[in-house]
Amino acid sequence: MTATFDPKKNQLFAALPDAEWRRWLPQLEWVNLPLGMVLYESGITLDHVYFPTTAIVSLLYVMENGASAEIAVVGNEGIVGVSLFMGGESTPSRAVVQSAGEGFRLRAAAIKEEFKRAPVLHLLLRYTQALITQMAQTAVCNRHHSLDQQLCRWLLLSLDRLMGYELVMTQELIANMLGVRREGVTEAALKLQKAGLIRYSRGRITVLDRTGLEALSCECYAVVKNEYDRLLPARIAV
Amino acid sequence: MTATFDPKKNQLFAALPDAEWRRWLPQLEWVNLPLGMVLYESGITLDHVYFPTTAIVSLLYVMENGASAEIAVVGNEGIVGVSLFMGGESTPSRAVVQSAGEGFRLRAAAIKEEFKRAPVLHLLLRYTQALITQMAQTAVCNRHHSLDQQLCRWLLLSLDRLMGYELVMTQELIANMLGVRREGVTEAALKLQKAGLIRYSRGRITVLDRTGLEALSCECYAVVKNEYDRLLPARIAV
DNA sequence: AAGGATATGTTCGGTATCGAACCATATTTG
DNA sequence: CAAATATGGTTCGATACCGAACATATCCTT
Repeated sequence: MTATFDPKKNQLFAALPDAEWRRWLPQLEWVNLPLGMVLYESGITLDHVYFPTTAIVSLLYVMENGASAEIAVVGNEGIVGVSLFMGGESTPSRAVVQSAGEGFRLRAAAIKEEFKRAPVLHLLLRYTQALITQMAQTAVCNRHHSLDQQLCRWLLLSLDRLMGYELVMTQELIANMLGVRREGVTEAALKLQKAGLIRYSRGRITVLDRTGLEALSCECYAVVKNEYDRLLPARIAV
Repeated sequence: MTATFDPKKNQLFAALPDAEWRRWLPQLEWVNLPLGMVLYESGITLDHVYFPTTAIVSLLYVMENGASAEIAVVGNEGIVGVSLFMGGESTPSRAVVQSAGEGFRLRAAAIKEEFKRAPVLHLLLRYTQALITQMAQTAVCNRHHSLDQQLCRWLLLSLDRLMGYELVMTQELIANMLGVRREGVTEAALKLQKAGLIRYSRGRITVLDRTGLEALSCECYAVVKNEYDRLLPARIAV
């Protein structure tokens, strides 16, 4: 059980030099991140940044009419709440736990303090640039690619942020993330299942053939993955 | 003529404290930015950052099959090449001049040097966060809104980055930016013209009724504009 | 003035996704 | 155990956008 309390499961923590790390550790607060928990709300000033270890968090924009679209996904490779050190304190998006798990958090004042130190700054900005790429590619994918392709991309991005080959996630939830109808996800998922790439039932999806998914996915997945690998070389290869 | 050489037409320069500004000025190089000029290419290490004054630059992703989609637009409110100080040195996107004009540029080494100084850092990061919002909203818009709405948003965003109410831009070019067919832009533009909101002919678009455009646009325009205003309060109100 | 190039308008059939309604099964709750 | 709920599957017509082909109009060059 104590292993789950290891902050270094977050790859940014893992990449910190030892001296830096010792300064951070006492300020970290362990947090449980149950499905659906809202880490921050559109326009609200954040008071913590979150470092997921086993959870996945979706950054999504919720429209006036209630429809939503995911603009990025954050797992143990990253941070939820970059606007705190970017200087804006808030953003128009909402952060929701998409896959239950755990993580750590740091008070706003503490992260801002840390940010002023050059070595850490460098790391955090490189991560933020990777996040920017993910958002940009989400825009492209939404414009040009089929729902089938987008589902593959989404599954792969989620998989990269978890260990193992199973995700706990209903089709309804996926539809919210992708900003499409649930029925559309059902049809796309059926195709993948019939092709033997995944198996699923009532909120549990098992990926059987990762390579097959990558082949069916659009280029967007690879672009994002390559950029994360390039910008954050110390991260655990997936 | 000398007025066009005023770097302070770029709002980030304008927002600099005088002491900072005096250090920057001698390093700035004036550049002409003709339509179609490529400021940087996907994956290529940048050697300058650009500060448009009268030009508009599109950040777009070009897919393997050649199709493209704009992920953000940068005018005199911002910077082209944030990856230089974010630490990545390059990005998967391409920067192309969308509306001819002028600007200034700074060598990579110089911007990195400046970035280490705290006051400037703050400004640049706040701008970058605004840019992130624009990208995120582009993703949302691509997912949820009609071509008509997107055209309105695009016209308004471009207008905000120019003076006056005219843009020099063919429908073909707009189609490339939005990642749709030229015919689709023609139909949408016709509707706007028939509604008396714009008038155009062979690459010149005149906006007749800005408020009308805002009414027809989706919420995405307002979200982006509000966020720029919030994060960069010193910028010229439009 | 003629001819070519550029920009815009129109049409038609095809397709992916939508919106809505409904059903079937599995799981949870009382 | 029965009822309620959650999840996934199916169908149908509507629609927005695509791909392609072609027509028209304006500007530029010579």
